[in-house]
Amino acid sequence: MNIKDVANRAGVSISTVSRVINNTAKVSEDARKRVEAVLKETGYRPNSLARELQQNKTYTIGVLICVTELSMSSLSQSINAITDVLKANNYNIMLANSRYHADEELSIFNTFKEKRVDGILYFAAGFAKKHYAMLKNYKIPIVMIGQKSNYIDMPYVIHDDFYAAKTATEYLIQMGHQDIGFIGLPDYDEAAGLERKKGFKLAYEMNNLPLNPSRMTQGDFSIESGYEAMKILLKNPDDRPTAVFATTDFMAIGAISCANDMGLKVPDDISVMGFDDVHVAAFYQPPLTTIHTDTHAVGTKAAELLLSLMDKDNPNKITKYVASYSLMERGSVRPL
Amino acid sequence: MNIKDVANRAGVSISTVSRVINNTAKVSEDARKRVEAVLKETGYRPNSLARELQQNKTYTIGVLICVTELSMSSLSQSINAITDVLKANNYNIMLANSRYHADEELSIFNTFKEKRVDGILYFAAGFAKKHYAMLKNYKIPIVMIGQKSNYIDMPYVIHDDFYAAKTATEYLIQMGHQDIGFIGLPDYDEAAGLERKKGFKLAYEMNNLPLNPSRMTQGDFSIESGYEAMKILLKNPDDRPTAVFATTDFMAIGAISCANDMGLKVPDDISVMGFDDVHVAAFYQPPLTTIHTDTHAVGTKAAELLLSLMDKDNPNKITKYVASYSLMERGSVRPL
DNA sequence: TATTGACATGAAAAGCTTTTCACAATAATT
DNA sequence: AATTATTGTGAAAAGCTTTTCATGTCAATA
Repeated sequence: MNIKDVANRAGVSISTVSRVINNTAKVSEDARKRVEAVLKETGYRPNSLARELQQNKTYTIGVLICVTELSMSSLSQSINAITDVLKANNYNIMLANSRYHADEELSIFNTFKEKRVDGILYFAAGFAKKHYAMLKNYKIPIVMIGQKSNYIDMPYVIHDDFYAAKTATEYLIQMGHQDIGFIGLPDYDEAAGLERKKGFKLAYEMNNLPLNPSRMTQGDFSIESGYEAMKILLKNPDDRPTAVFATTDFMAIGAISCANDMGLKVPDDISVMGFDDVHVAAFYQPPLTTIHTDTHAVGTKAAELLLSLMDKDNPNKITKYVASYSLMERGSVRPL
Repeated sequence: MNIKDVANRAGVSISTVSRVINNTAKVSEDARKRVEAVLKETGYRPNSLARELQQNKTYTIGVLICVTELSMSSLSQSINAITDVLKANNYNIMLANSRYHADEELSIFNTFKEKRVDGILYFAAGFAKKHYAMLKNYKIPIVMIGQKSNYIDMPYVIHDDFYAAKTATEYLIQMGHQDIGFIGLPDYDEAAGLERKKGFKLAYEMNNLPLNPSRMTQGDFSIESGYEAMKILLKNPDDRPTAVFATTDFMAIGAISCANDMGLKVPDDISVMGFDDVHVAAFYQPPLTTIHTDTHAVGTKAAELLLSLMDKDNPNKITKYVASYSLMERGSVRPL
């Protein structure tokens, strides 16, 4: 069943059917009715492949994320916001997850190009040199989310990772903690994790506290990695930090879980601070004190930014946006 | 840049370029080398729209899910498994989320049809009459995940919701609980939530326990709804159940959070049982006693099943699969 | 030497739309 | 009444592949 069949049945030409479907030009009342009847009767749906091929536009946006598991990420709210904005502008979404495989990411970029997506929303987690070569003359508009690149000038929407981490650390210090364990993320060049670590260090420095290398641990976003990092921080019963700053809520949850297993109560025996304010954070026991990031705004802005980028008629393009954050005081940190 | 340009540059015909790209017929060493050089030099990628149009096959599978937020669902593992299987068979995924809007679901089915996906994986949450009319002669192969339909004969992969819920309830009864609060899901015809409720009821009945209507509450998958339901169950300090069966881990988390806010400790003062075994369940405080569902198997089987359905040469098609489950005894339930 | 077969290659059709252009018929103007 | 403008319509091109079919070349056979 194609447009030709519809045309034959309705006794009109292909062009007329197209005009009725897309409401792109005047059609006589008579012809319109006949076409609409056939449309309804047959349930015909135009083949978007043909349409997109001819219009050279797919109305599809590729969204590339990088998480081990959908449920373990802080970006689901952003994705909801993106969906809302794009849907309102008649765009579809093609979601792909690289799951931390750099090669997979490259392959997804290739697929996006082959599928002719109109634009890409790229939740980057450690933009690598490899990507630079490919993206340099990629042609399709891309908005980076969650990090910016120094190698390539690309529009971005990010959280204020650096200052938020600094704020979190200062808060712990204000609460009297002078010995803070740190659970960081892999030090990918340019990635959010590195910014958070820098923020932590600066706050430490500005308060004239000595940075103790044995307090610096590393995870990989996952609960399990937070658990393992905490194990290291609590290894020596005689030499433990009084607070821990986990740069991810899920790692904070892992850390608290570990503390519990080792007979330590949070926050009575040790304080734990998170980052992200994921949905369960407020309902955890104890409720997580954390940095609330405006994931909704990030998603919305990123989508809007991409839309404006794709709109050739729009001369004034915003290309960078840094989202706001706030500190949520809940139950996992106590004054020393 | 299209195949014609490549052909011109390499001094061969379009057909030859196509043959080199797809390795579909013998090409002389000389021509192949010239084409490959141009390919590399230009970074040309064939336009899949044209290819798919001509082959009448898109190598794309539509995955329709229905969750309020990606992070709040128990299906992320299934989606990972699906990705693995489909990727291995060279299929792409188009993920769409209806977010519990029945109309949106219909519109997604339309989009899938227009985009000419080769098959659909449908995480159903309350298959409605509306859908029946549309799906009856939809033509594209669909595998339902998470529920089966009585109205329409459609291949499905499901969890054993009924027996799992029965097992969970029997476990609570074995532990000495005779007054169990129930936090269910909307009673959509055919949905998993209803099966779980039936399982609960049967276990109650078989143990000759009287079903108390005031103990039957309802949520909507979300943490918040579990919290609210628990509020109702704990309203009267003199008349409280000794255990609560929440048919979703996230609702269980909400319930425990509520109990805490009301000064009740879990499991000391009240036991709470979950369902799903989401990732955080094991790391919650207390660690959640729950039904572990084999989400990985569900995803794998569903994808395999769809693949076999799409393969016209394959005569023996499995069309139904019920996944195994197990009970995870952790810390949120104690013997009375 | 003449014939057959294998092989590499190119021209052209097919897949389904949208859109431009031209044409005819009607309505409006002078 | 004659010309111009408007309107609705259809034919055909364009968008980019894959694939079939025919052709020409060369090697192998009779």
